[in-house]
Amino acid sequence: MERSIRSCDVPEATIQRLPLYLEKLKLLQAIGVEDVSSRQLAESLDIKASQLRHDFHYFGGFSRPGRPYRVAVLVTALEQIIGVDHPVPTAIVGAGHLGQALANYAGLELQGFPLRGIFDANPKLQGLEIRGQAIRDLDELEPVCRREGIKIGVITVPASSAQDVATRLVSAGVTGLMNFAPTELKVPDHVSVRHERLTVGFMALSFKVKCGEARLAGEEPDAAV
Amino acid sequence: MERSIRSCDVPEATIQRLPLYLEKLKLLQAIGVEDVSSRQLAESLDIKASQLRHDFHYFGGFSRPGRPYRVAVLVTALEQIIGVDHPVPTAIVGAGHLGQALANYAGLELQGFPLRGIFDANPKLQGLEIRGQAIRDLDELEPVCRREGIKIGVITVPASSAQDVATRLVSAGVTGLMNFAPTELKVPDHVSVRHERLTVGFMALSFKVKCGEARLAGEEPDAAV
DNA sequence: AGTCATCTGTCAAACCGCAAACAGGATAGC
DNA sequence: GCTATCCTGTTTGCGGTTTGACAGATGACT
Repeated sequence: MERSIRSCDVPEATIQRLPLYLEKLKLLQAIGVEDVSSRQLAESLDIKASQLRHDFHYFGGFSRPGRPYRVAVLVTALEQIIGVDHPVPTAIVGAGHLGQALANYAGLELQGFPLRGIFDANPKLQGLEIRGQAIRDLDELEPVCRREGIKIGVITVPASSAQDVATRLVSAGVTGLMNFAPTELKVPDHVSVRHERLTVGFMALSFKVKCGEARLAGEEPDAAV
Repeated sequence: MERSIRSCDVPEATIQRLPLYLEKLKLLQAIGVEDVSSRQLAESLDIKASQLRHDFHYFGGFSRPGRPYRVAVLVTALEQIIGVDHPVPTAIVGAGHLGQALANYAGLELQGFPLRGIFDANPKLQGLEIRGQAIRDLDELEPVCRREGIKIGVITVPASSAQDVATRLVSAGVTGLMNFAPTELKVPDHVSVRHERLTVGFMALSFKVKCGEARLAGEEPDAAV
């Protein structure tokens, strides 16, 4: 008899999987699937069914023993758990190539993260419109964030100004930061930061590629040390 | 007495950290630092020193007991371990907003992933140049990949064509795929795939933000179920 | 009705990764 | 030379995550 949503104290690993579940379930819902078993859902995501049930177990029962899950029920519940049952106003700071690409990415709004502000210090970019949002000067950062109730700030500025931007966003009431700059950020405890590192992904991939080559070639890679 | 590079069978968690070490070490090298202790390096990355030494231990000794690490030694060793001691030719398939943003990202080339091909099915984009690379038609995918020896393919096409692109890249000899499309990819065993999910990151962040709000407000979020 | 197959919720064991502790080497200062 | 300090390489214990197993419930089929 848990509370309806005992959200916190859920393992990090489970949190990471919740979005995957929601994504796949929305897809199933879109093509008209009404019921889905833990086995079916897990296999389509390449994980074990027991793990999926274990994850769901943190939030109480989504079904009854003997009955498969109802897709609609899961979608609604997961949206609420994740917090995208209501729109989460989001702002992007730094309108370079990456910032513009993210701003243009329609998926974000569809998944519940409407873009309510784009900022850049470069005057040449200011005024340019992306998906109905004009790029604003950095001076407007705090007032706009407060007015729009921005909850998540996306940092796509150079590493040198990332900490400054982060501090200003936090001071304007933003409690979630998505950091694309290659720098650690110091923020208060109540703020969550997620560091998205492109080059880390590429290098991890490179490692595995090299590893695969070595394994294929008789595990004698270069020998030139 | 390990082999010089017992690269494979390294835990996934360690692999993920190797790029962070390299990134920070390059930074130190750039500002003229020659020696660094495990404690210093670890603290700047917000991890424990014992973990850093533990990670390095998989690859044999980078120093001797009593002596701190030499930055230059570590950089060279890590570059070789990760596989970026030689350039890793990379191609981008899908020149939409995200594809173009990645193509424009100078960091990739700097980190050892020179862009040797951009492809898109849309004729209107073909011929457009990005950082010296003209966007090519998809028909040229296989020949260019073979000619340039592409090792890593970046998939930034819609989900509907991601699997097709992946199959074609693999058939052209690519053994590492960076997938930005929201779809699982089926590939042979010798190919490594890394799934970069933007919305997953946003949702994980949303969860924590909501969690923080609830905790702050007396853990009674909405109650409207 | 009865049997069988399927499914969820739940628990316990195996597994893995992290962090602290330890042993031994190197250097600086006295 | 000796001591104190700092450092790495290595091992050990602990906590979290994953995996497999089981009990109870449901519906389909005979």
